[in-house]
Amino acid sequence: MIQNIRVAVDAVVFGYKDHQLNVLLIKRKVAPFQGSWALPGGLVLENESLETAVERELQEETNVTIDYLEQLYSFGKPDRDPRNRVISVTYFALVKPSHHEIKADTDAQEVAWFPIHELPKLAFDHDIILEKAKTRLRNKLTYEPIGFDLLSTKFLFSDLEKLYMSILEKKIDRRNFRKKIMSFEILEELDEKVSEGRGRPANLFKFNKKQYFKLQKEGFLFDIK
Amino acid sequence: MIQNIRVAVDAVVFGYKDHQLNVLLIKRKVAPFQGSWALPGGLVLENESLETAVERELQEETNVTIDYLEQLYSFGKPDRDPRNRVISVTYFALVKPSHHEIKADTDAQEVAWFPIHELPKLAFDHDIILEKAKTRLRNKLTYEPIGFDLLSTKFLFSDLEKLYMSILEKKIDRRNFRKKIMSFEILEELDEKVSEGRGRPANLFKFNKKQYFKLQKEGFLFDIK
DNA sequence: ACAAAAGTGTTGTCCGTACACCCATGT
DNA sequence: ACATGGGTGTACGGACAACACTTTTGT
Repeated sequence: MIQNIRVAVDAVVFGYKDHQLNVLLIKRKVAPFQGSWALPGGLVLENESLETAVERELQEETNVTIDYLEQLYSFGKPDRDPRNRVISVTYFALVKPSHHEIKADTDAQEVAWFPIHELPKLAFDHDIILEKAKTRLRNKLTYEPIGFDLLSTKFLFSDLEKLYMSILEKKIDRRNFRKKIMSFEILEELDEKVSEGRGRPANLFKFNKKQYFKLQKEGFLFDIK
Repeated sequence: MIQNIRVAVDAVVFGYKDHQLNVLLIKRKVAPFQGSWALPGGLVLENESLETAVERELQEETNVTIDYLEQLYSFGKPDRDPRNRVISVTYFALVKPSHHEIKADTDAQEVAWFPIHELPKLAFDHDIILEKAKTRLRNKLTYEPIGFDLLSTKFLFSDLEKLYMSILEKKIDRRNFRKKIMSFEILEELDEKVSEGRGRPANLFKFNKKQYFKLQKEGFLFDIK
């Protein structure tokens, strides 16, 4: 008895946009679930690694290249795809939306960013996958500085704060948060101010990755409650 | 072009035995890596879930039934198996060694518990898988009470302490550790004492799972440094 | 002048950590 | 009586949480 199981990859791509957490979805061009929104992904080719497969599919379907990628979970219920048995190895990805122009192609009829609180019903078991990714994001945010992979290179402190509140779904004390982040000394304050229409203009910041790696090596722990 | 990829499951089974952390391994009966020690596992059947496949393989190869099981990671490098392309979905499992009699069968020539610091070179990429499992165990131990899945139902407080020291690879202050664990109120102190040959006899404890679930629902957090 | 967002310090509480002696048993 | 492991309390310091007013701009 020979196995007949296909292997696919799917990616949950997060980006921070319009002061909210967003997810990248494609509209399926083909059956099953034709016309439904779904996570970008597809079958793995014979000789490519799983990571390469994810990057290829994202490039093909959405024109996005990824800043941060890690494996999320593998889904393998025998009936999760109505056609054949398909195991999907899913990935968790972060991008800076302002750095990419999304564009549908191949299997995708359309690509779009969806705010995390305005999601459509997804194809297959993709709702479950997305839920798992949200949990991972929430946890990861507290012990690794991945927030910076979601923002533009230069960002407002208030956006970092909003990002944390949006993902952790709770209010954060502005003073305590700034104090904590600043104490890590991984932010560079730039000599640039930005006025967002009204209110006092705000300073721009940059994440200092080099300094972060240095501190990490010395045994420092990033940790935000 | 049709995909020809096999899907397997492999399990890293941890148990606490002889005051040390141990791993369950099998000696391979067949090529490749015939005679090498390896993680228990095998190909997924057409209509079983991944979890079922793990449980079946463990039952068949080692005669162990699992107390705690969770997915670890999926390994998919094109050349990780010299025969065909095989994706392995790996699992992380915990058992109470004293509750099971291990016994080799089917693909296994032999089964044995190996202390974590006396491991042989493993077949395939199983060394890497094991490394990943150790990291997971270390992390998980600090924020979930999984230690109790490794010990017997009734255990000595000192064994819990040794287990933590053995897995976290550091000294733990006896008084502070006991204070912390006790403050959670998830241990039941039994009216039984055990003498280990010499020294003052020690009290036996039981993990109160019901109480743990109750506290967890109320938003309490298990957290050990 | 007012509305809107940015920026900034102090204080109390709680938790983690460091640390040393007595107890109950076996030999 | 001595060796061995079991069991227990206190005091200090650092980190977290709570909390409100001033500054700079646009309209």
